[in-house]
Order: sequence, then C-alpha cells, then structure tokens
Amino acid sequence: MPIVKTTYKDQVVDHVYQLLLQGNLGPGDQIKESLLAEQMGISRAPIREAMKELIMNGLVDYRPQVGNFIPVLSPKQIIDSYTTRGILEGYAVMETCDKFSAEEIEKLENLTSQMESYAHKKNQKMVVEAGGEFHDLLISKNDNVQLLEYTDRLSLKLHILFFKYWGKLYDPTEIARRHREIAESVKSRDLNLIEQVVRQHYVETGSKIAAFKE
Amino acid sequence: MPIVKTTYKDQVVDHVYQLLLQGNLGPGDQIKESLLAEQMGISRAPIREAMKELIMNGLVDYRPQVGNFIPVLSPKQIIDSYTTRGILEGYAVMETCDKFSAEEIEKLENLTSQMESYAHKKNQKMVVEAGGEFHDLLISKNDNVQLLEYTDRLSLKLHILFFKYWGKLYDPTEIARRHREIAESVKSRDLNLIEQVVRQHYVETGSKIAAFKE
DNA sequence: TTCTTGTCGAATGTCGACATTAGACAGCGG
DNA sequence: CCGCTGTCTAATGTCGACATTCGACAAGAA
Repeated sequence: MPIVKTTYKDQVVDHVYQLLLQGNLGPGDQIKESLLAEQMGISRAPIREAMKELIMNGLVDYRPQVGNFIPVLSPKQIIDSYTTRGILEGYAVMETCDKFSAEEIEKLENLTSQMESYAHKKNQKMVVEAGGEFHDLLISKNDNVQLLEYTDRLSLKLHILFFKYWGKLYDPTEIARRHREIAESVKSRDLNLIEQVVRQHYVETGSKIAAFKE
Repeated sequence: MPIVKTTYKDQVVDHVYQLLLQGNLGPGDQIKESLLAEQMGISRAPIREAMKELIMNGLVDYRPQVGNFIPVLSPKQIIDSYTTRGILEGYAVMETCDKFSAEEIEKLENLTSQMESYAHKKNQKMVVEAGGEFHDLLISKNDNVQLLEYTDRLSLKLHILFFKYWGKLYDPTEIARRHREIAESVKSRDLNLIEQVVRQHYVETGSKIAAFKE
C-alpha cells in the first residue's frame, strides 16, 4: 500500500480540476481565495500556491491586484493553442517515427478502428480513452524533456478546458479518417508528411472547437 | 512621467535575475526564502510568489519540502531546450515569411553584418544586442499567442542561464554564416528551407553551449 | 566495517491578521 | 444628461509566528 503524501496545495489543485471538469467552474469565473479556503477548511496560503500551479498550466488567468479567473479563450486563442500543440507533437512524432515497430503501428490502426466504433455507439468515454492511448503511444518515443513539458501542459489545458465540447465533434467518419492519416504517415516514415498530417489534425480540431464557441 | 506600480514580488523577480546575470547565483545554488527575505527587508510571502514565477519560466527548480534551486542542466537538457526553441521559432518564421518586406529582409542582412563586425571586435554586448534585434524582427510577424508565450519563456530562460557562455562561442565567421542562412531562407520564401535552417541554427547553438558544460 | 536508528537543525508548509488597492456606486457640479 | 470625485467594499498583497518535514550526522548493533 503506497503511502501517498499530499500537501494542501495539491489537494487544492485537484479540487479545482474537479470543479472545472464537473462544470461548477467555467470560463470567466473568478476563484476567490478566501471563499475557496473557507470551503476547504484551510487558509489562503496553500490556495495561493495552487493558483500559481494552475496559472503555469494555463488553467487560470492572473490579474494583479484583482484576482484569479478561469480564462475565456477567443476562437483565435483556441486555434492558436491547438496549432501550437500540433507544431510540438508533429515534430515529436516525426523525429521518432523510425522507432515505431510494425506491431505498434498496427496498434495505432486498431485504436483508430476502436475510436470509430465507439463514436458510432456514442460512447464518448471510450472514444476519449482510446484517443488518449493513441496519443500517448504516438509521442511515447520522444525523450526531449523540454518538448514534453510543453506538450503535457498543453494537453492538460486543452483537455480540461474543452472536455465538454468533445461530444459534439465526434463525427465517426472524420475521427477515423484523421487518425488513420496519422497512423499511415508514421507507417510511410515520410518525415514531411508526418509533420504536416499531425499539424493538420490539431488545426482541424481547434477550428471545430472554436466554431462551437462563437 | 509614467507611474510605475511595482509589487514586492516583481522586485524579487528582478533581483533574482540580477543575481543570476551577475553570477552571484549559479546552477545548483539554493534560494533560501528566509535569507532572501531578510536581505531584501520583506517577508517570505512575496518571495514565495516570486519563486513561482521563476519556476514558471524555468529559472528555478522546485523540490517539495526541500527548497528552490537554480537548475543544473545536463548537456542533453540544454540541447533539448534549444531544439524546442528552434521548433517553435522555425514554425513562427516559416508561417509568416511572406510578410517580410524587402526592406526588412535587408535589415536582417545588415544586422548579420553588424554581428559579424562586432564579433571581430570582441564587443560581446553589441553582438548580443544586434542578435536580439535580429531575433525580434524575425518573429515579430507572428501573432500566435500560445506560440509566443512559449518562445518568450524559452528565450528568457536560455538567455539568463547561458548568457555567460556566449562570449566563448562567438566565432565571427560562423555567427555570420548561420544568421545569413536564416535571412536568405526568408528571402527565398521556401517554407521547408526556413524551418530547417532555423531549427539547425538552434541545434548548433545548443550543442556548442552543451559542449562547454561538459 | 556497514547498516540501522535516533536526534537535531534548518528549510519549507501553513496559519490568521492586517495593509493596500481595484472597482462599484452614490452624490455633486457642469 | 453627463462626467467627475469621494467613499466604501471586497478582494488581493503582505506580514510574523508556528507546524511540519527533509537531510545530515552521530551513536549503536550486526
């Protein structure tokens, strides 16, 4: 039984994640330190520590002397974020494409089929899970710590802020096409193609989500 | 006369930057909150706020329950950071290359000549200044806020951590060649070439600095 | 010797109170 | 009616003290 040490700060971070995922906290809302501290039965100090971590991950906007707010992203900012993720992950996959075995590429194709199948059944939870596995396998070969730091942050930020929109953009045909394109590009070992396809994937995803917010 | 508002936190951040640039604080050193607070005549609270900002920018490593340390980057980590900067800036320049006027490209070429000239005279300060202007002009056309957030952070981090090594890697011939390559790639409007050249520039810079640290 | 264990110092983690400031709003004057 | 100004409130900014924990080192046992 692992002994888990958890500081108040980490509990606060998790708590805010939950509030965001459950929709009890949304874009534009202010996180009031005193209120949150009272609700959690702790002082403001660990709240402030947690805010900094959330700011770091892009999940909170900080306005000096005013407060901490859940960011309201404009359509352009949404597209910018997804585009940047595409730039980083496109490179990550391209650089390591020759490290993928035939079995792993087959695994990517299987996951794509799974996603398509789950999307048909409107099983959003499983689509997300398979998609996550697809994504994790794709960048698992890269060991550029700086690159991974940024992709992890972006991944978390986009996941938590736009989780609720995913159900609306799961057209089974398109989701299958886009992921199959990525898997095939890796199979081809065509460096330029890989970067182009991964980038395009994220630009399209970002555009779709941005369209819902207008 | 502009009224500048400055909180203690910002003063602490600036103070730490100065310590780093002056060499009074170096890799592996611990920043002790109490000591720094006493030296600056303030309490630990704003110090802690400042630490979070420095951590965000990669200038401080945080170890829970232990302390804040100036990071000790391995050669691989140095190369990773520069590589990532190349990925982001290469894309930024590539995407906006058709926004550069003939005059601006000429400006890039002039700055390259200036850098070469200053490097010959061993005027490091002016080399850095011209290099900064070159760099700023290069990415000034891009307006992807997420991309710029990351390039700014990386730029700041690498500047402050490796400032002291720059004097050692200013071979006038090479510095001129690399920057001229970038300027010419922009002139050519060849998208693939631009990304490749910018990436290569940063990989080479990172490798050189990493070599000094071994 | 080498490993374990206990103690201790110093650093961060947390607390509650006070200081300061941004933003709202009412009242005044044009 | 419109804009300015002063006041008020609620939030963050800062403080000093106490609680907790990591890491080092010395003492003891195998």
